[in-house]
Amino acid sequence: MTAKVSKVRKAVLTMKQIQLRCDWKVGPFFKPLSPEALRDFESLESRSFHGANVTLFAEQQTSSRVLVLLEGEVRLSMNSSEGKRLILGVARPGEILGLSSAFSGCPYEVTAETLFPCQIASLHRGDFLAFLKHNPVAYDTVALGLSLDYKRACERLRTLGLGCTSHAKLARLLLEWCAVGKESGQGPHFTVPLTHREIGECIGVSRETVSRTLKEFKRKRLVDFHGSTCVVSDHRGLESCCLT
Amino acid sequence: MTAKVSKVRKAVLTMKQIQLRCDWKVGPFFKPLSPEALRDFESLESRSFHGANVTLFAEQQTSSRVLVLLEGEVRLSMNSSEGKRLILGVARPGEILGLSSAFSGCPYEVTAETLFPCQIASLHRGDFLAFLKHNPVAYDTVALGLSLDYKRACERLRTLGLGCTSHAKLARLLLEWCAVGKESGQGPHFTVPLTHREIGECIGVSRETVSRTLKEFKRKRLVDFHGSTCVVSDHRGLESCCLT
DNA sequence: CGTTAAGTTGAAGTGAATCAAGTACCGTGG
DNA sequence: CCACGGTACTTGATTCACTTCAACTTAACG
Repeated sequence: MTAKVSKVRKAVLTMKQIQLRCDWKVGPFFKPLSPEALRDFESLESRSFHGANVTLFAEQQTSSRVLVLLEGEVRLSMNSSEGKRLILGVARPGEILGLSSAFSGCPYEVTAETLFPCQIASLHRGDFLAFLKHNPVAYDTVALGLSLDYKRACERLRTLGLGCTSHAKLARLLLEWCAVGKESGQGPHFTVPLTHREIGECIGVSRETVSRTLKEFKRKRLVDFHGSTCVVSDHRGLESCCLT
Repeated sequence: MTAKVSKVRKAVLTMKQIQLRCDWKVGPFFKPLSPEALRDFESLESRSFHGANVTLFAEQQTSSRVLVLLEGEVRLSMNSSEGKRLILGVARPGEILGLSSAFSGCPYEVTAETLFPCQIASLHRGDFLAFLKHNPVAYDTVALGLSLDYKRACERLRTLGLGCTSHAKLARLLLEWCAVGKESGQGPHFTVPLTHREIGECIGVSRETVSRTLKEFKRKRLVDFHGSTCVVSDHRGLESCCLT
């Protein structure tokens, strides 16, 4: 089972485009806005399209813009000077990027790179803050977005800091992904848009260890892979791996 | 050099009490509030005092309250079922605890325990959200607080996920603490209100490794300890440890 | 002054990284 | 159609940093 990720990364696009091009305004950020607020927003935003594997912004850069992801997927990661990488997660349409830095004025905490081609609406930091001042309704969504960023960071901290073995860490990660996946006949499933190397970079283990551990999980009939789709056959069993 | 932490944990209190009892309202949360807003807040809050080593709230609990730390210090940590602990940091007076959960409605992400005796103002989650609605000025402070929580989590993620060796991780942690410390004659210094075990729990290494690594740092004249005060004598040298 | 918690130091054991040598798969172009 | 290069994945052998265990010293506090 070699994950045909690069193939998938291209194929998925067309579907997503069809699915999202028309209804991005119903996302959590835009939904509560009044028509006037929406017009206000549109007058400030600038729209852009990007291909796959483009860096939108990098950690340490001073924050100048807030991005709203309308279409596509964006990988959020941290990079060390020696080339090591820690992947925090993948942002989906509707998410706001660079929120934390917009408020704190600090440089971006993470690096954002497009995984698939993306459509993005971006605002200058100052415009964004001014927009919020005029439309306090949006504060709630923004605070919620910030909470979720924090929550995800905590989730990752828990896997990295409390999972003693690599088995435990991988099991936790799979369960985390499983929680946002869908239910099917044989159990919950989800698609992993990441290679083994990238999975390893989510939990701080090597590519080889991911391969070996995944093999063992499959041997124990805890999970099963069909292409890049992962089916969790034994949720309970996977949970018990976390406690090791 | 055994850190006389428990002694310090009591001694510091009186100083802090004198220092903060009178002027807690100038903290970042209260400063921008109008007198009316302040009265509004005071009508909603309930004040409480706690001794050392009291659990204010625990992760997984459903969020019911937002706490404003007026006096004392609070340890924020995550705990695994097997008794392993990951310390995220120490909250200082003026900080708001439980913000993220208040917005998301999710259970608390972390456990908060008093390190020193504390004075705390707390609001029901609903009251807090209503207060914000009526006083949008406070949103900025709250968003900033949330940003800083996120930033700290990211900082910790960087040490845990990108620091390969225990030396690198400890060096990063010391530099992190150093950044919020004060300047003195021989270099920047700060006090560590944590034991070796707790320091280890910040970066996911064992007590013994902290002891050994600190010893080596002292041998290399990178840092120096006087009681529980740490002086960073060679900031550059410590930085170069992070790159290993 | 005895008890308890924290810190030190050495020796042994181990999980996972690293190294190395493969195989499988995809896209490209002859 | 098949040879080609590139990337991802697989799998075994070796190595090493850190944990664990154990014995000990030091400090704190009633």
